[in-house]
Amino acid sequence: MVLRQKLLCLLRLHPGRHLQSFSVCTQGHVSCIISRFLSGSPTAPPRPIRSENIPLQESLSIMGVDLEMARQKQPAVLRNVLTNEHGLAKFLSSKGASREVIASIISRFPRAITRSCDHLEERWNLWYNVFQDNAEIVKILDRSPESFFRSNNNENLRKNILFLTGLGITHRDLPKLLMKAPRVFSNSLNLNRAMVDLLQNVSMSLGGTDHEAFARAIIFRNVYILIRSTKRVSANLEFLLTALKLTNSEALNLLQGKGADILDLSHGGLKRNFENLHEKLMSLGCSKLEIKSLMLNGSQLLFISPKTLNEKLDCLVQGGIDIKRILEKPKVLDYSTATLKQRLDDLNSLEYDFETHGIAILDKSKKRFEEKLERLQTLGP
DNA sequence: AGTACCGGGTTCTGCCATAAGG
DNA sequence: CCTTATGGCAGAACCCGGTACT
Repeated sequence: MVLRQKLLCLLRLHPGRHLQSFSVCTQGHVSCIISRFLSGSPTAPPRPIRSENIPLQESLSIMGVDLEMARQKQPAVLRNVLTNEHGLAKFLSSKGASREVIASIISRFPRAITRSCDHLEERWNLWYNVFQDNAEIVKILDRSPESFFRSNNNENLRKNILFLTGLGITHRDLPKLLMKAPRVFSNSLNLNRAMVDLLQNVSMSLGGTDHEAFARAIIFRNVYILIRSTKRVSANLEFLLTALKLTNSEALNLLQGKGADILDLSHGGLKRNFENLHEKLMSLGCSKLEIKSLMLNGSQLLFISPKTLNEKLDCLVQGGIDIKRILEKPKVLDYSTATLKQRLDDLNSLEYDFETHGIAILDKSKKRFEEKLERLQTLGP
């Protein structure tokens, strides 16, 4: 392989250096040397070759990159002739990323090695302006390399940040948004704008007064909204409005409040959960009105899968709880079936009267529940 | 002292399809 | 044709405790 020969030739020109030393050398010399060599060489191929770049592979291998994984994810990157893996490694290392983290980042998102040092510097600074904390950024990159590296459009990133702050998302809230949903940074400005437009239009059609504040409230309560498709969000909105027959003000309140994250559910999932909940409650003798009020107050219920939800309801009903008590205190459905079952057993053994006292006792932290249980045991029911 | 109300924390990436660009 | 950039999707609860009120 021609490239291999070139590399070996280079190594001969630098007799003090051998491959082993590169694994600890994060100076980017190898690719810089190769790049310089290739660009200055009259024999450099005019266009990228089709086969994999062997020296690149060796160099990645030495850095601890999982080549098999990289090949599977982005095979084209391994055919690249001009790459910046050492520049990248040096850069990330200077920001506090360990060798393992760097290798893992490249393994999972190989295209990272095609970003230039200038690009990296600029992009990092844009992120840094938001977080003011290199370690935090490293953590996000380790969690989701793709979020940082998928786009090389720094201008778009700059515009996104301006757009979000212009929306009234404060400098205090922006880090939270981007820490949790870093992909928002890499969305095109138009995509983010489209979602905000959608939300503002919803506010408008529901007769809201401050459309910008409405959009902001939803984004703040549901930081993932901007990485959803407008298709999904509008389908869910439409479904909720018609399925629950919400009035305008009910809808505005629900969406800006507890219901903001319902919009996240996959459309099929929302329908499935809703329909199951509806059917189950009807079979337990609830009226449509009761069901609606339940969903407005305890909208988290729509996140629970049919299987889990039915188990919980069955568990409560079999434990002697009247469905009306559950409607009064839907928050008990937040707790796992196992916890509910345990608590019901504990309370039933003390002959606790749920009809008189309600079921609020089930909705307590472990510590508070145990304290309460102890009191009941000493005082008697 | 005990309870009700309420909001917060956790973490949501990694893969695929397609458009865009060269 | 190739690679890269971008959009979009699936998956699916549980628990804690501050604070105001009684």
